[in-house]
Amino acid sequence: MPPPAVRPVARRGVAGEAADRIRDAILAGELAAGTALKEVELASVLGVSRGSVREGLVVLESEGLVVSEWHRGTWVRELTPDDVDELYTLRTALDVLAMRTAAAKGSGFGPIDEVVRAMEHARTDTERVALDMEFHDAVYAATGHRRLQEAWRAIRCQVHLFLLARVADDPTYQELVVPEHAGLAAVLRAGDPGAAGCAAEEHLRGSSVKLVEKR
Amino acid sequence: MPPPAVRPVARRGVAGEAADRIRDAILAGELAAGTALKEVELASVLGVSRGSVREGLVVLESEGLVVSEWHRGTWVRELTPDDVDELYTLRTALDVLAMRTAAAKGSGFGPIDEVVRAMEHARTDTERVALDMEFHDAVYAATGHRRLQEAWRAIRCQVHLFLLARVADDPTYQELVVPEHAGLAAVLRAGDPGAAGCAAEEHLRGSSVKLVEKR
DNA sequence: ATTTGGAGCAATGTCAACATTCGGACATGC
DNA sequence: GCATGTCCGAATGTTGACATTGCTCCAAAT
Repeated sequence: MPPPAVRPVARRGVAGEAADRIRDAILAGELAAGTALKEVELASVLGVSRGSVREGLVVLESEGLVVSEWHRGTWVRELTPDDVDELYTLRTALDVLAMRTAAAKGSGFGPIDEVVRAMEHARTDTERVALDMEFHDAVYAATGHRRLQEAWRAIRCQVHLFLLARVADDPTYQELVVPEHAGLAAVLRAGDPGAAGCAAEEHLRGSSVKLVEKR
Repeated sequence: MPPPAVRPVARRGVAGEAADRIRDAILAGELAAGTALKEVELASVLGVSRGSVREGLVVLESEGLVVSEWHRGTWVRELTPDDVDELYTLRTALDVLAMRTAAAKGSGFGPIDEVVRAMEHARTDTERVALDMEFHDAVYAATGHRRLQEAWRAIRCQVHLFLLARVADDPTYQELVVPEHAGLAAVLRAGDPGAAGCAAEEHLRGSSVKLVEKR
């Protein structure tokens, strides 16, 4: 059966909103890696109390976008080469499971195709990277596997950040985004879990070779 | 080089302590699934403020031990059969990566063997399950892969809870814990990542067949 | 010269009071 | 009888003030 026509409203508090604003600022490059995030300052800028900022920072920490130490503070995370290795190995394991599960399920591919179509019309690398992320979001959503989506959420923003930094003005990426992801979507529709898993591995091995090792 | 002789002290606040107490109570069965966790009540019992309890509950939610809805409250999570499926599929993906990575690394196996030795002397199922968890903790620790450990942390307590419920007084488990884990430790030392990954899959397939499907 | 101890400041950790939201009970209208 | 509207108690969401901790600078001792 199709999902219900009206979805439950998103009931969120000030803390979630604060997390969104800070996350956007980081992904937009306005808060560079290593920047200290002082609670009083953020509270003042965002116009909310320090308690809400604290709560929002906890969320961002769970997404790996910031790191914090007891009684010392919170900073925008800096990604070392080791971090990138960790991200790609873990992400591969998750993506393989996601592609296999989605292919086995065999439905809910509509949003995935929509993202691919939007990709074809993207003009900037920033847009392309954002849609790249949304493509994989859609794959994870198609699995219906909540804990898998949660595990992806925990590294998603870090992957996003890394892609933004590495992909900047790389013509190879611009050429390959659409065909690569269109290929993944096609394998999904074919409905062969094994093939879908292999496609995920190759997709990531490709990005790894072309992006990581060129640094 | 070996890890430094003196480790940095664990500097934690009241919130972390509160999370520990509540987690222990849930894993000890004192707080049944579905129980409402009222902030004022917990704050009173624990002797801390509501703010700290709130912060602790966020941690427990990130571990999947409790669920909370906006302006409604927080409850001890109830695990449905679908939840168990999710836990086992995701855990398999993580364990395979962990065993492969640890085998490839080829060091840091000391703590793993220690857990196996402790397992041989365990008297109750509760102890055995706790050591089962610690065994896998040790494997994840041996990988040195922080994000993989973090992903495991996010489902660890749920797996613990499930095992406690299903394993209770099951003679099969009691017989198999030690040989199964000793086998995993041996494969690790062999140093073949591929074999280690397969061993992880079989280890979990075994538990799945023997524990999940008997319900 | 190096190190040790303390004072001051800045930032985070904790708390208790106020504001908001929710769910249910009851009354009202059709 | 069913749906809608309103009130109330209870719980969570939010806030600002107070307590605690860590860093830095500087002086004094070895």
